[in-house]
Amino acid sequence: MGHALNAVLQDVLIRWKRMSGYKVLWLPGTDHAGIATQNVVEKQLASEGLDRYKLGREAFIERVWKWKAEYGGKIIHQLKSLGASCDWSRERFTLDEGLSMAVREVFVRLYEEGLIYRDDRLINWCPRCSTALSDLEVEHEEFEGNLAYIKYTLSNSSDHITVATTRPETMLGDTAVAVHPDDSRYKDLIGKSVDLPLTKRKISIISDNAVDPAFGTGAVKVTPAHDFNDEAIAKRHSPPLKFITVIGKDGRMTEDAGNRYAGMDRYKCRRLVLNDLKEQKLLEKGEKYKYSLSHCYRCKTVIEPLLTLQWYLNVKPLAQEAMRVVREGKIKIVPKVWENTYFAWMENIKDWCISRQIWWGHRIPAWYCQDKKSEKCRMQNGIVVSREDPVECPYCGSQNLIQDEDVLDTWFSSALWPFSTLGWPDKTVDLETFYPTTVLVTGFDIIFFWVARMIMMGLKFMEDVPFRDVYIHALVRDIKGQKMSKSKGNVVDPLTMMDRYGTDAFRFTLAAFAAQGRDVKFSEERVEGYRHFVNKLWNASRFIMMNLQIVETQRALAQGPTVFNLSARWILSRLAVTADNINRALDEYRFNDAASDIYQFIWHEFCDWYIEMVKSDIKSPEYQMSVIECLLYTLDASLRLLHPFMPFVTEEIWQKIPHIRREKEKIGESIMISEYPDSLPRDYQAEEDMSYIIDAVTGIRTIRGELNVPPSSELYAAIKTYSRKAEEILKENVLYLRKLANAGEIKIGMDVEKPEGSATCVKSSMEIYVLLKGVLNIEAEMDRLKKASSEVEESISFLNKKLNNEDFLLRAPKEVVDKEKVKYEELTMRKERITESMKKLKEVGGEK
RNA sequence: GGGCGGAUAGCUCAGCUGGGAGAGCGCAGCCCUUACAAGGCUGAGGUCACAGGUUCGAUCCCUGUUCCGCCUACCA
Repeated sequence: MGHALNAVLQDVLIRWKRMSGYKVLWLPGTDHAGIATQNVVEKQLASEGLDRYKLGREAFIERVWKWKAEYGGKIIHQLKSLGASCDWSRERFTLDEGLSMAVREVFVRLYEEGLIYRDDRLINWCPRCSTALSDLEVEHEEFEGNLAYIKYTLSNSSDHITVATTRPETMLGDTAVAVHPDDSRYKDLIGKSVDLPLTKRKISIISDNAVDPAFGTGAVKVTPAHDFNDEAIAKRHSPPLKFITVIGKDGRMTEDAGNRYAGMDRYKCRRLVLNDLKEQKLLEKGEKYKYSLSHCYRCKTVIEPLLTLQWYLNVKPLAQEAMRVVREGKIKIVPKVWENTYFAWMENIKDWCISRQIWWGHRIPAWYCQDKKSEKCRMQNGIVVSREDPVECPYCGSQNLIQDEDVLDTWFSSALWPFSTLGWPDKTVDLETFYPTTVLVTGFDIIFFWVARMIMMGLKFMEDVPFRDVYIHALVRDIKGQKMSKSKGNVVDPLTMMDRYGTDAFRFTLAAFAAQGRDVKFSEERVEGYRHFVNKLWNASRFIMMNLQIVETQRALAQGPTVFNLSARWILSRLAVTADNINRALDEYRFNDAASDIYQFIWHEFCDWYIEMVKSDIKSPEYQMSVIECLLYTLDASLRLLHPFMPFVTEEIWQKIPHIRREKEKIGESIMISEYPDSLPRDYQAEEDMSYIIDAVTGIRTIRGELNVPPSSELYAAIKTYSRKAEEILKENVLYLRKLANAGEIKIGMDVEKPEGSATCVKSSMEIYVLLKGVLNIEAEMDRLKKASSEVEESISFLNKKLNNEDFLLRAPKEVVDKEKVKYEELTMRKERITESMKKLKEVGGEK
């Protein structure tokens, strides 16, 4: 669903810009998802009783390619099903030849500059995936565990010092006990030693400022090879503490853990160690304790910090530049709140571990000379990093070279995407044309993984930003607001939704939900609702097509500019407003606003008002031509406005209707490349005039609705207008009133008197009477008027309070005060009219 | 531990730079009116989480509180 939302938003932008006359490129592709993909294939192998080592590197990779050919197309298929209008001829994959070349070039250059280096230090290790992970690839989760208090006996003494730990099994690798230097309880013990329980190894008691005297016992066991804190303590201690690795890469205890424990799973060992300590009466106590555990982001296995030799990228210098471009506005992050997140991470960025001990990925272009025959070679540590596979060692000529077994973090190649896909390192026309790109649309979960790294690499190698805007969309959650995940079983499959409700409805739902800065709680009901919208559009089109008499239409089209009547001028003006709003909304990535604008216009203005009005025009010879032209034009423009959201149904309808060219608009063979409506002329007069008609119609309808007069019974109405203008407009358009309000005769004029036995509705520009000969329910009508009256009264008293407040009159802006005064006068007048009506009604009632 | 976001109609959510709050669905009433009952018309529903403050005026700005959600972090 996340991908679907992502794709839909991009496609909306792409289609909109393409129709707006831009040369657009949306380059599709996928990364090789190293760890995840390798995991899937390894699982397959396991079910066949095989593993990758039995298969061997080459055969395994072949196997993954086969899997990729079969399943990798799925994402692309989904994208296509969604209607993503990518340039499919340019589809790329991070392991493509060209992209792999870019990866190599980047690696070698960074190595030559000294930014890439190799180091032996503690790293997050996933025992299940059997690889190192970067800090980002580790998820932290709160966990209710146990804090064990263990007595460490002082050497040559019966006294002991107690340490607390959540990981008792690591005590086998302890090489010190640390206390705070100022802790009076332990001051005298610093420099003394203890006999490490179970192993009897002597380790010393040291001091370190990082120890919190208030926590636990104030004494900490130090296991440099299995804890990041302890590693730091060990390294800053003089002389540095020893590192003893007691847990291996497979999550089992090593030889160094001692015979009793070697080969044992780390958790099994934990239980045994606790048991052994208990037997020796060295376990003081255990208490419940909440702490956070690190998990592998791919398989959720608990991470083991391990001492290994890995490749690192020093990103600090790159991060400096990457922060600068955002600070200077060269890259705009939308919504802006994410900038803080971006900066916070960048400022504290740590070196990036880029090597992975898996096979599926870009193999690290480093070779190790086995002979180191020359001094120069020894100086280089026998490491050869090269763009081309070397046949011999460039330093000593030895042919005994072995390539590094590891591959690069997938994100390393993804970071190059904006330029590697356009042909870099060659200087291509594509790079010239499309780099820097315009916008990156993505979820916030990969700001660090991907966005930040693309910015760093883009700046480093292209010397320019990779994109100007970064639009961060929300996460799609389930109806309860939970993250969708396979394990929770709350995943909704986009293809199912498309199948069930249609792709257009599905797309529209995602866009309509995509309010900035808020998660999308996906609701199937909403999709269903938008399917109704598709249906509405379809039916409206059907109505228009039904009324198209080909010959006459052709005549209409040939006629050129037509004189439109009020309703036509009104809808065209509303269209202009809508187009304007949509363009502005899309420009600011307010997808939900754009979606609701077009929805509102098509359904409630075009269908509910205009098409209904047209029904009385369409038969009149006088207006027929211009009505058809206006209908067609508005439909055409509506389809174009809607097209980025609902590409399929709009194209389908668009292909079937005749098109009317207006001004300099371009009409192509597909709606995709027709012109997006923008900067259409507004007609303020039409909008104002139309408001009289709307007032009159809604006034009559309200009475009808509230007094439960069935639509089957025709009404007789009279309207007393307050202005000559209103009278004129209503009289000219009386046919509309009759049609829309289902009224028979309607008397209109400034001198109209309220007919006896009629219900009243008071508007600001007119008074509407509906004659209910003999059937008027006096009580019901009285209730209506009372309600209207009290509503108006309430407003008046509110305004009264405001206008009597001297502070308000004095300090509020003059426009506001004037506005309130006008409002007040208007309301007072209405109040009078309503009171008048009530009085008359009482008289009638009395007579009865 | 630090940071961020949310709390608005029965439900899901809009609400731009402060001037008496809106949509969709649901609900109620009247309707199969010749594009559409997957529809039309009308209506009922909100002390905008709580407490203070700024202001002539606060859903909106500031402070605090409560309840959710997320990100981040080397307290055993």
